Amino acid sequence: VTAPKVSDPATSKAARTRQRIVEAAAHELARYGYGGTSLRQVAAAAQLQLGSLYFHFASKDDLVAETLREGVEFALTRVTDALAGLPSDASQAARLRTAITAHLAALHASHDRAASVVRMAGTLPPDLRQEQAAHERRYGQVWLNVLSEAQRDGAIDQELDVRVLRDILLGAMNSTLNTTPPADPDRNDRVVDTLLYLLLDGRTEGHGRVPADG
Amino acid sequence: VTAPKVSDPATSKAARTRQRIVEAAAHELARYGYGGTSLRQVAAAAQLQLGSLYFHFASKDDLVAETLREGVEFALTRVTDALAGLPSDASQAARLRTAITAHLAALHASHDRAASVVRMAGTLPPDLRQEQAAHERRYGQVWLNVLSEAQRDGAIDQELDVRVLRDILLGAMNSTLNTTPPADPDRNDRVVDTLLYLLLDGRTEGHGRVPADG
Amino acid sequence: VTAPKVSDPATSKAARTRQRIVEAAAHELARYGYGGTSLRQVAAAAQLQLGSLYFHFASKDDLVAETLREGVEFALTRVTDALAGLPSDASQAARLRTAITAHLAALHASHDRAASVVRMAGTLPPDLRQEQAAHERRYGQVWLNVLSEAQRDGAIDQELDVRVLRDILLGAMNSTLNTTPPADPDRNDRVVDTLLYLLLDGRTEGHGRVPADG
Amino acid sequence: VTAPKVSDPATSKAARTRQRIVEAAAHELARYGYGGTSLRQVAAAAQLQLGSLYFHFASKDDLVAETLREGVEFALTRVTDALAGLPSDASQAARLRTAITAHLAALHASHDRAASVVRMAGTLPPDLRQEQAAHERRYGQVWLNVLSEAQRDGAIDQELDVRVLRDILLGAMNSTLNTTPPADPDRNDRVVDTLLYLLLDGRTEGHGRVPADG
DNA sequence: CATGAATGAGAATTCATTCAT
DNA sequence: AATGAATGAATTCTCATTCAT
Repeated sequence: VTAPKVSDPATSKAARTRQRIVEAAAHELARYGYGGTSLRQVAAAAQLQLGSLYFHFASKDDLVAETLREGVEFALTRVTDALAGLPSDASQAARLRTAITAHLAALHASHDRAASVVRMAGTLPPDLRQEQAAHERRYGQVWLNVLSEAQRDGAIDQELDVRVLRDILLGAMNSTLNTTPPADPDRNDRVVDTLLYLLLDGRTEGHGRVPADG
Repeated sequence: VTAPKVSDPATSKAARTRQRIVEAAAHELARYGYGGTSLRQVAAAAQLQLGSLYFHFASKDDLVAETLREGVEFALTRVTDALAGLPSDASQAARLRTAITAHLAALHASHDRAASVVRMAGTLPPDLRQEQAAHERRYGQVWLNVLSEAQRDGAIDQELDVRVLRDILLGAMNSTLNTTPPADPDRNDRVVDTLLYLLLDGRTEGHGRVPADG
Repeated sequence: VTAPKVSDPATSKAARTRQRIVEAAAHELARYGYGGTSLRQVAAAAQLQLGSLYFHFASKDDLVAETLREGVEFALTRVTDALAGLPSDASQAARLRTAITAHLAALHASHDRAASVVRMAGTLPPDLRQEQAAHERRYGQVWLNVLSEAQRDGAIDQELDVRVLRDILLGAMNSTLNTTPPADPDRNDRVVDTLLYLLLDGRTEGHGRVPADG
Repeated sequence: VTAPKVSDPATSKAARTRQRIVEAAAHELARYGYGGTSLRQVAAAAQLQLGSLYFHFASKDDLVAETLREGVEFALTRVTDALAGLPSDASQAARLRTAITAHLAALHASHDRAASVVRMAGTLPPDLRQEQAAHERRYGQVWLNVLSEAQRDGAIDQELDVRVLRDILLGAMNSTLNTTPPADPDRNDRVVDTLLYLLLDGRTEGHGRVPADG
């Protein structure tokens, strides 16, 4: 018996290979940056010959752009899905904790999807930097909404510039990629606690921690 | 035979050229990362021929290592000097504000010395990453001292993990390299205010702001 | 099971596709030479996927060889047919004019069949160069006959080396591919007139021009 | 004793290497066309490593452009020098013979300088084709002058379009690259005789042949 | 008949590095 | 101190070719 002929495009052979390539690219880009990542390494990590990459992506920049796109998409989906999963009467503290936790989880996911975005961001050539900036505006808007809502409801002090706060918060979270040792997964929990404590002025007991199950 | 020139080794021609090279390297490394920076670009920016670099540095990694070292040294000096310049009875809030301001100023200085450290950090090859980690430990220790002292004196909440706080703070500050538009120098002031507000729970009026002169 | 289609092998689907490929190859080869023509371009011009070429031709050189063959065949047919269409009592001047006109027409035909032969000739690899030489000998023989006959009948001066004359004439005609601007179709007529004038020493009024119809 | 330090730029090491590269390029380009010539072959023929070419030429197109330029320059110099070497009272027939002989000699010179121009012309990419066209206009102008003068003096029939004649003549001469076997150097002499016979209507005894010596 | 997916060799170009001068 | 000239390995990308489907 042979494999079924009719396959939906998302699971076609090409789509699966393409996905393997993007994952490999995310891995390399997160570690070595744009200039330090060679397509030969990417191809090897995707178990392909170098030339075969070009069947799936027209150029290095095309591949990097797609990796960026998927990385942002991944984090965006994780955060918005997590927020959507909250009960409608969840406190602002709970919403903040949820978003922060989701962002950190996306960043530290083993496949480097989101991490590559943060790590390579500084090393992109001009063309890609523009694309990257567009993605970040979109992602930043989501966080601006979260923080603005929290401020409106009084969870975050009225005096704070919410835009500056957003940038500081993202910067702080993203820096955990460099400071969290791989061997210490609990560290991210402490980061979450600390960030919430700072944001909420230590006012809330438990800082919006949500019961683990139900 | 020409008369031997007795000159301060720090201002000899070689030393000056060497300095020009490091500055050029910092500039390129901050923009393109380790892998994206070519020695030809560096040489051109230092107004030298490519081959001449090797009179001053044995290899690319040697040059990058020196650039890292000077970058950290620069920021370290700025922060410790700023703190040392405070009156001995300065408040912890004032000390925090001073350190944060000095760090941001070093980071955004026009010659990229410190910026290059942050920007290229993610793209270093293993050998250099170890060196870089050692520098960062040293720099991190200074900040740990500042924060611990502030916590001991009650300026920072006792509940907070001061190590985590240090990493978050540095991450937040360093991220301003990506978020502060070159055209908006005031932005950094707002960042300082926001960070202090968070750290001090908004408790202190003026957050330790020091009179501009005297 | 579908009913077997009985069809003229010359007009079968495969034959038509094959023809499209050769035409596309002639077009590309005439413009970019052997080394500069990629099979991907050829496939695209023939509205096929790259891999599909190999159903019709075993290799690039096979395709090029066939293109050469058809190109020479095309010009040969045009010239001999044109000569065969002349009345049996046509003058040698008329015969020369007819042959030259037919050669130029074949060369400047829009489908590049014959042009590709001339244009790519210089860029062929050794194997194909030999094949090409064989074709040219055959084509050159036809022209040698035409010129020899004209010389025998006194239209061309006895002193001339007819072999050298043939090569010169073909070289002059073929060079019109480079010198005739696409926007000036009349130019070829002037070339015909000039060549005849030279060949016939300007002796014949009208140089054998044949009335347009009958 | 070491080599003298002061050397005029035309004979510097770089200039000599550069010249070797251009000669190697002319050789390869004449045989394989633009697309068929690889820089590795060129480098090998110039006794250099591939990468070393880039010290002397910024790109393949730069090298090809220089090769074209030198090729045209070479032929131009040969023809104009030969004409300038004639006595001022030389006949138009002698002038024509001299120019034709010089052109053919340049074309068949062993170093392929001029031959490469003719051979690769058809295979150039658009950018270089424009440069090439400019060179050809310059070279064509010289020939137009020669032929116009001959026509003014009555050596060439008044009825002929001298522009068309020029193109035909150059085409005929250039085609000898393909038709003259390397083993038959006398063939070019017969080509000269034939061309002159055609141009001068066979009117002139000896066709302007110049006594071999004095 | 034709396509989709891959290969491996080779293209042009850039890189860090060397070394005689 | 600095340059000019070269090297060899690595880069991105294209090529002709293969073959299962």
